[in-house]
Amino acid sequence: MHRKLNIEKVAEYAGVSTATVSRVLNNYPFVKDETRRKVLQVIRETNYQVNAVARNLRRKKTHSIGVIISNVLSSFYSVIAKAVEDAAIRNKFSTVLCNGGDSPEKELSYLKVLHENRVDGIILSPTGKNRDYLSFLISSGIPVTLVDRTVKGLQCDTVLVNNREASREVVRYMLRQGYRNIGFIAGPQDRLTGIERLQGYYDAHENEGVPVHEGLVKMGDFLIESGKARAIELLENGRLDALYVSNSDMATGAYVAIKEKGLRIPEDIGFAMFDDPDWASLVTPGVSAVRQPVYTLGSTAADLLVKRIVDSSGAIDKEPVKIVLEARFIKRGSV
Amino acid sequence: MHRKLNIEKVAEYAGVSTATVSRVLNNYPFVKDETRRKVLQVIRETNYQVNAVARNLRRKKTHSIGVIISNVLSSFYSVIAKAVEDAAIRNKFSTVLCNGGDSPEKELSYLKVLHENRVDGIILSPTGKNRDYLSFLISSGIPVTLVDRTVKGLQCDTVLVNNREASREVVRYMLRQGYRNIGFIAGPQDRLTGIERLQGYYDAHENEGVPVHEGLVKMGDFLIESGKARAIELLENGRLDALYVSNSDMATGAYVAIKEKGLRIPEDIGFAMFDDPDWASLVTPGVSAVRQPVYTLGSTAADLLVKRIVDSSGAIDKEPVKIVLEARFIKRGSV
DNA sequence: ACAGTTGTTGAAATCGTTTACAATTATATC
DNA sequence: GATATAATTGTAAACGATTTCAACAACTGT
Repeated sequence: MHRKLNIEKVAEYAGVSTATVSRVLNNYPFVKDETRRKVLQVIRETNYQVNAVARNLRRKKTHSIGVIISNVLSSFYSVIAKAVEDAAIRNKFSTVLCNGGDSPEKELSYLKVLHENRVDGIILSPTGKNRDYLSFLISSGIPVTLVDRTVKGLQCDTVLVNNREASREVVRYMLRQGYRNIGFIAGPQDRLTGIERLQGYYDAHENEGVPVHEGLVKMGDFLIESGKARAIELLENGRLDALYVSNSDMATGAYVAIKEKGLRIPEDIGFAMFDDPDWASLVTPGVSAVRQPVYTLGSTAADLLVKRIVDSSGAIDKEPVKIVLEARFIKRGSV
Repeated sequence: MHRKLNIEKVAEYAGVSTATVSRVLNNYPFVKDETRRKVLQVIRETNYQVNAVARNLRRKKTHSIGVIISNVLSSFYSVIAKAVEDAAIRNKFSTVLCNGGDSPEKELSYLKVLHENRVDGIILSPTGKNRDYLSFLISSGIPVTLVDRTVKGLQCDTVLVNNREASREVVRYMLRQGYRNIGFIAGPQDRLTGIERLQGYYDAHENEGVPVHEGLVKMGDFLIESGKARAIELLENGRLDALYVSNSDMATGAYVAIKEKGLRIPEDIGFAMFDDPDWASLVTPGVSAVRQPVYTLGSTAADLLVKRIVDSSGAIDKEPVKIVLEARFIKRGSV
């Protein structure tokens, strides 16, 4: 149980200076082979590991990026987290993962923690509320990349999915199948994804010249319970002939509501959703769904961020980049 | 774009010494109110954030714990990750999450990274292969807590689920329902969970005095594809009257195989699984399943680890603790 | 033998905090 | 008013690495 094993001890055991040990650690080319061997041997024998804290302090780089997403438990965000981590590793960065939980206060506090820890960059699925602090971070040299959502008026790289277009495609398909009273459970209207998916619903009706009847659109909060509750409300409506739900969690709740009411899909009611969870293809018939390029979302964001981190050392800051990815509508038997 | 804003600048602007600023930052009691106000004002105006890297170096504590799990994408491990993070926050620790991917080499490399970064403790769902390095970490003062699996001969805190007992309960129930040819898709036999769940299958047969017929047990690797493949093999066996799968991913594959073969559950074949994913209760009929106390697994491990970290500062190292949690069998219509 | 390379090393400054210790000032006690 | 005590501050030494700079040795070509 050795206490303090540091570069100085290693240097002492190897009979060299700390500078030389450091050079060996960092593969500096001009070290005599014999010296290098001696040092490496001591390192192996003692199980010495550099103190990255000290190294980061001196280098003023941590080679790490912070990731703030709303919830690792959601499959959407966990895939993003995984994609970012993979991309980070590919670029020899490590990641610090934070669960922002869609709360602006938690988001701000995590931004501060990441700033304190001097991460080299941040990937964020923003609540939209902390523009000032974000803009301060960016201006003080910590690049930020937004995924899946935006912050109004913030100048930074952004990677989004074309929610509006994908949503329009689903509803257009349903309308062309002959459905005329498509209930829609929307997401929160203070979030880009919520707004755009609803907008797509309206777009399709307009394009096809079909009026949207009163009471067919209900507001949810993207969580299971609200999906079930809003679905029950909609199912009261006698003329409802199909239901389209704007994310997978609410769809889970809505699906349960439909089953509990004893309705058959698609005979009694058509069903479709945004997002494509495992169970959508397992139930019979399969549920038609929009599959987002989630992994690509995360890896694109990470690559963008890493590029900016590396470039920023080289001074010139480039214009913010905005990338919009397309989602794919997968037709199954439910509609 | 201010360059270097450090404690020294803050001290200069506030007209005090760095020591005083540090005292304000750390809520040291003996600072004159007026001084404190002045310093806090400068901090607010400049958006100053302590450099945690420097602080950690000086304090020789990072107040962070490393978590190595095999895969954030699996719902099992992502729940553990969330539980650990929640517990960490509760105790004012932060977490560093690593995806070990069940590879011993990756595990070792992450252990080294966490060591380099001087995390105060590590939570690990081990592959079982790096005993020596783990034991070195522990002896050099970094406590380790194992979750869900163990490492033979390693002295450290461990939190497990009673896989064997839960598995036995499932199979006993199936046997008592009258099934006599229960196919079993086992997990890898180099992993505790794989071994114990299989053991429970045998236990139940022995207890009930029912022989296990040749070829009813197939070895899988806990992934979707192998579940489907092994299920197809088993379904060739004419007398198979039920299928019990040892984790949810393989069960997903097996379920698809059953459906594709046109078999009805439970009329043609009984079905049950270890783990309780969302879809188990959504399909009709619902699939009987073992629900593990996953969140508790993670939070217990984290609490244990934090306690040991805090205690270890107080010198005396206590005996390793081993906690075994019970899982619950949820009966639905599939068996 | 000399100057000019090239390869190899070490001494010491530095990164941004915390903290032991000393120094100073304010308050209380007699 | 002198002295003891408590509150408040500053100085400077850590923490453990990297990196600049200079020094030295061993070659090279003349």
